[in-house]
Amino acid sequence: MKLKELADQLGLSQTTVSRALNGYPEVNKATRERVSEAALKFGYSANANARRLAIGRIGAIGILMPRDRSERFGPHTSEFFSGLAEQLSLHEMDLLMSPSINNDELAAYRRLISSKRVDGIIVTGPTLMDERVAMLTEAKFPFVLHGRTNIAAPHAWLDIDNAGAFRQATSHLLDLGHRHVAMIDGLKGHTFSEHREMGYREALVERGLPVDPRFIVHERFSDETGFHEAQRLLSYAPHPTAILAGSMMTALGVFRAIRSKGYELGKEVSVIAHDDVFPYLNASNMVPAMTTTRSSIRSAGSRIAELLVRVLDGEPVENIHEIWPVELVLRQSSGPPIAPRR
Amino acid sequence: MKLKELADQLGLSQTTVSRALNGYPEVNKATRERVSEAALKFGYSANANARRLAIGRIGAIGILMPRDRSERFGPHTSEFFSGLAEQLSLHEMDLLMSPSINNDELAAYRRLISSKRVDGIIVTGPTLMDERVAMLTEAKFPFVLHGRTNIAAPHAWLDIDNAGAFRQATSHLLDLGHRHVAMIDGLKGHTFSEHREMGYREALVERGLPVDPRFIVHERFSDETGFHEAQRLLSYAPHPTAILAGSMMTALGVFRAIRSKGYELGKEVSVIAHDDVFPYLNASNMVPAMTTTRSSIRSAGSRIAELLVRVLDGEPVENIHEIWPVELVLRQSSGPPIAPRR
DNA sequence: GAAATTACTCAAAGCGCTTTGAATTTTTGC
DNA sequence: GCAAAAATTCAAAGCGCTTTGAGTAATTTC
Repeated sequence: MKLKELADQLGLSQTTVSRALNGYPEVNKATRERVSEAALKFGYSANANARRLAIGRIGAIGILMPRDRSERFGPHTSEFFSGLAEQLSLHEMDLLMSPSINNDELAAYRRLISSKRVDGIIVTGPTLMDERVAMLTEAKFPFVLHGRTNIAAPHAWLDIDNAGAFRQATSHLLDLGHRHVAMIDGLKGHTFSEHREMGYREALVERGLPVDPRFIVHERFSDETGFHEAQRLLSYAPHPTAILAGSMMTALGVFRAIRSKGYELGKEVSVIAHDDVFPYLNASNMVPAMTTTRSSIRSAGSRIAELLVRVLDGEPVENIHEIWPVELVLRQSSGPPIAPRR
Repeated sequence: MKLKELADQLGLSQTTVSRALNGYPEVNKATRERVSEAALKFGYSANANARRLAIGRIGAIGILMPRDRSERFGPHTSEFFSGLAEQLSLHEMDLLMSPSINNDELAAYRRLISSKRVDGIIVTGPTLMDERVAMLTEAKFPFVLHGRTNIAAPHAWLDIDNAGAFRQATSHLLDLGHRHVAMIDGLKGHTFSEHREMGYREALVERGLPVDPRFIVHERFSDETGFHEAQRLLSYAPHPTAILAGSMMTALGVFRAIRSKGYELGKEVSVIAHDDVFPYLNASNMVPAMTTTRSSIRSAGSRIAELLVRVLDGEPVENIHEIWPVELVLRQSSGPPIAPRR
C-alpha cells in the first residue's frame, strides 16, 4: 500500500494524508484521526527510501563492524550495541552495522558516508592517534566517539575514566600492603589501554615504587590469555601478589591460573577486574565475589546514541564531551597480601 | 557530488554514467573506465536512498533486537551477528538492527517490512509455534529462521541438531555409568530448549531409566542461574552425578557450584556444556578442560546470511532447510561417576 | 453583507537515481 | 560507397514520498 492508494481510499489528497501522518498542524483533528486509523487498518507505513530521499535524512546511524574476529567484537560489543539500540528506538532510528571491507576500515567509513545510508556514525575503540576521527571531522560527518583520542580536531566523545579506574584499583592494592602488582589489559595502541596503564603507573610512582615492565601485559581480552599470562606472572620470583584484569573474561582466566598454582584467591593473590557489567556474568556472584572497577558499557551505549542524536540536531560537538567516573567495588577477591602457607 | 554533476564533469549523460557504473554491457569499455576513474577521483557513490527507490531493492537485511535485556542478546547474539556481517559484506549488504518497540515484536516486524527498509529478515530464537514465522510467511516477506518451529507454512530455516546433541551427551554419560543426570538449559517454549529436553529424555527412555522432573531445569542462560540451579540440584539426595549445561555461561556457574560443594569436577560430578564457540571463552582451555557439544554459532550466522541471499534471489524456500550436526567433544569435565571420598 | 481572517486542502515540483525507448554514431557487408 | 546492423548515447519517465505555493471553504470582523 502506498500513499496515493491510501489517499484515494480516504478521498483525500496525498499532501493531507502525509501531513496528517507527520503531525503537521494544518490538518483538522478529525481528519488526522481518520487518517491514522486508516493507516493502521491498511498497515500503511511510508516507504522509508522515498521518505528519506524526500526529506534528506536517513533515520539510521551506522557503526562499523570490525572484520577482524575477536578483536573488538566481543561480549562488550554486544552489550554496547544493546544500549545503543535501546536508546535509538526512542528516536525511531535504526542501527546499521556495516562490515568493513578488506579490513580497510577507512574505506568502509568513506563508503558509509558517501552512500548516504546513515545520518551519523558511532566510532569505537579509538587509538591514540585515530585516523578515523581525523577523517570524519575532515569530512564534516557527524559522529560520536566512544573513548578518546589525541587527535586535536573538535569532535564529540564519551569515555570512562580508565586512568582513574586503574589508579584507584592500584592505589587500593598498594594501600593494602601489596608491593608487586601486575596488570593484564587490552592491546597496546588503544587509548583505553594506554590510559589504564597510565593510571597504574601513576599509583606506583606516587608512592615512589618501581614499575616492573614484566608486570605490564597487553593482550587480547580472553579467558585464555588471562590464564596464560597470569601463569607466567605467577612463575616469577617474587611474583605479583595482586593482578589487575582488564576484562571479566581475562579475570576468569586469571582466577583459574591462581587456583592452578595452588594459591588462594583474595588472600595470597588478589584480583581486581574491570567489569563492563554483563547480565550473564556477575562479579558479585563469583566465589569469591570479585572486586571490580565497574562501569556499565550498556549505559555508555545508550548515552552515546543520545549524544549522537544531539549532534545531528545541530548541537556543537565542542560541547559534547563526557568522562564517566568508574566505581571501585570492593569484594572478596582483593585483600591484604598473605604469605603462602607452606 | 551527485550523478548529474559527475555526468556534467565527464560531458556524458546521466544514463551513460549510471550504466557504466552499474556494469551494463552497452557502454564502451574506454568510457566505462573513464567514468570509474572519475567516480573514484571525486569520491562519488550513488545516494543509496535514491538508488534503492529506483531499483526497489534495499541492500540491507534486518534483524530485530530483542528489547528485553538479557533474554536473547547475550554473547551468542554477538557471535551470530558477527557471522552474519562477515557473509553479508561479501554481498555488499548491510545489516539493520531494528529495536522492537514496546516489546511488541510482531508490530516491530510489521513496521520493518512495511517501511521497506530491508530486503529480508533473519528471525532468531523461535518458539514451537512461532507467530512471527506465521506472520512473515503470510505476508510473503523473505526471511530465514535460525532454529525451527512447528508452524507448517513453508519457510527457510537452519538449525543445529539440538535434540541429537543432548541425546548424545546424555547417552555418553549414561554409558559411563551415571544414573542421575540433570540438565540446565534455556527457557521453556523456545524450540531449541524443547528439542534439547527431548533428546535428553530419549536417551533416558531408551535405556528404560526414569525421568526425574526435578532434574530438568529451564532458566535464562547466565553464570548466576547456573550456579544457583546447580547448587540446588546438588543438594538433593541422591544428587545428580552429571549435569548438562545449555550454555558456557551456565557451565561456569555450574563449575563453581560443584567446587563450592566440595566435589571434584569430572570425577564426583561430571559436566557437559553446549559450546557455541566463543573466541574469548575456550572450553579446552578450562581446568579441567570442558567436555562440550560444539557448534559454531558464528558459522551458523554466516551460513544463514548466505541462505537469505538465496531466498532473495528467488530460490524456493522449500529447498532451504539445513540441520547441522553437533559434535560431542570429550574432555576432562566428564568421566565415570566416582563416589565422593568421605 | 462584503471584506478580512482563519482553517483546510490540493496540484505539482522536487529528492537522486535507474531504465525505457528513441536518437545518434560507428562498424560491417557487399 | 551506401544501406543495414551494431554499438553507443541520450532525454525523459518513473520510484514514493515531502513540501511549496496556491486555492477553496468556513469563520470572524467591521
